[in-house]
Amino acid sequence: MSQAAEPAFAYRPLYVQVKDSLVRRLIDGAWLPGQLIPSEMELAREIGVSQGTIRKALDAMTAENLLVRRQGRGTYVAEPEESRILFQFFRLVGDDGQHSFPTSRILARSTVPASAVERERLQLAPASRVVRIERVRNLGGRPLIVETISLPHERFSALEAMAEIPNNVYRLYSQNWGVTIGRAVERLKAIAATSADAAELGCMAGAPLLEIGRVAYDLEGSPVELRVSRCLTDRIHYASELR
Amino acid sequence: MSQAAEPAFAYRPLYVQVKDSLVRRLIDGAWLPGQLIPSEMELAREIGVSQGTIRKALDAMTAENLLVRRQGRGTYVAEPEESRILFQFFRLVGDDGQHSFPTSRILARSTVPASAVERERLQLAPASRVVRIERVRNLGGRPLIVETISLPHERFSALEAMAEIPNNVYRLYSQNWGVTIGRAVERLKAIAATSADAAELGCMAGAPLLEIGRVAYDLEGSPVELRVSRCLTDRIHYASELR
DNA sequence: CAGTGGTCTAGACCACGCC
DNA sequence: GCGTGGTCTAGACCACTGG
Repeated sequence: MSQAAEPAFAYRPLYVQVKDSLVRRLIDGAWLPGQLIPSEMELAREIGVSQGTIRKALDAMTAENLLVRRQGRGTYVAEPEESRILFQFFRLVGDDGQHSFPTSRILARSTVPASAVERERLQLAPASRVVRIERVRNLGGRPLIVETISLPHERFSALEAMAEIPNNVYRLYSQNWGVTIGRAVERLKAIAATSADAAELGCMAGAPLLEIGRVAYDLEGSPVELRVSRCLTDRIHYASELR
Repeated sequence: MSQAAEPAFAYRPLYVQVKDSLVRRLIDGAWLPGQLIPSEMELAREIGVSQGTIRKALDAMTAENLLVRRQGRGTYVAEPEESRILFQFFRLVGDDGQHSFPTSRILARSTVPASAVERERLQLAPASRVVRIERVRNLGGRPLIVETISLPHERFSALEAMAEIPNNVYRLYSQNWGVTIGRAVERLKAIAATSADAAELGCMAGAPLLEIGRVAYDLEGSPVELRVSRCLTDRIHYASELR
């Protein structure tokens, strides 16, 4: 690992360089989800830096939920597992504090030219196509969410031939295409239910719904998925913590 | 600083003990917002631990936005300053990406018995009273938010006699009562505008509004303020990042 | 018991801000 | 040039896990 003097504008701490090289192993699939990675001492020897520098890189990756460290056992690559996704990417919580994973029923699946919004938020070229999945999600036995997921057709064309779309799509992305979602950005608005929304959710047309527009990014920072969820928030809410 | 062996259930790393003792200085007002605190070496000598341990404590506090570190200059106590609050506690952003601080117009101020919701979320005793402030907030020149702030009367009774309520109330809490907001939790729902909301915001009654219920906590973890904001989200949205 | 990550220390050097 | 925080190293010991 180069430690030579470099121009100030290109200066990156050694531990950041180490971290990037380790993230690269995740991107390239050299380290797979659930796998035990080498110990700090082994990595230090292999890369040629001190154990402390390796530690700082691993700590940073752990803070980004890419790794899981277990004292006495070792460091593991994080998995897109149900309970972790629930905690990390699903912010809808019952007003009574109940926090549970929704079930899904697929309404439709289609491959269509990307809309202007899809092109903009997924950074797609003008003539691109997307795979769209529409589903209704139940929480506590009641349909509370109607959701449209848009994926670049180019990257996910195999979706068209797939018999069944599982509930946990992030695990699907990971298992079928080696795509790990590292980060997502959400935009929340209050909107009025359309009559289609109302029919699925069993509410009045025009009822206020919470609309969550999410763009999910892979480890390289490229947008992977656009998801628009419309939620009935009579008995649930979106929880956000500010620090 | 005790380093003696203690029962496993009470084990706290040294740097956490150091951090807690430094946070105590903030709570007690020994270190005031904006102040330059002693250097790492000085603190290390004073407390009797190594510089590395001090660093880990200071880094943790910096990560919680309690301190600001500036290379070459020193470490400062964070201030409830406009631009920082904007970034940390205000998540409403224009759909065009514009991010600006709202102005406020006070509608009413009253001291009343706490409602059930106020008692629950502010952890108040049954017969407690609260000071309520109602205001309308403008963003980009248009009234977009109606807001009710509830504060425990016991702690903030001086508010009743105050001639003017400033726009940045967190700075007010800091300057007048030495209360620093360290953390806040928000619950978002979509609701229908009441006719009172509609009159203030210039929308139709029944229009969908984003309701943000926030509880803000001080450095000791006690709830300080309950704030309910109802927002028109035609041209703005609430931004949330998931990592 | 051996091996892992977690904490703590001590000292060196680097990048930055200010005089 | 000096003092600050930021990085890097090396080594010691502690706490946890599993055989």
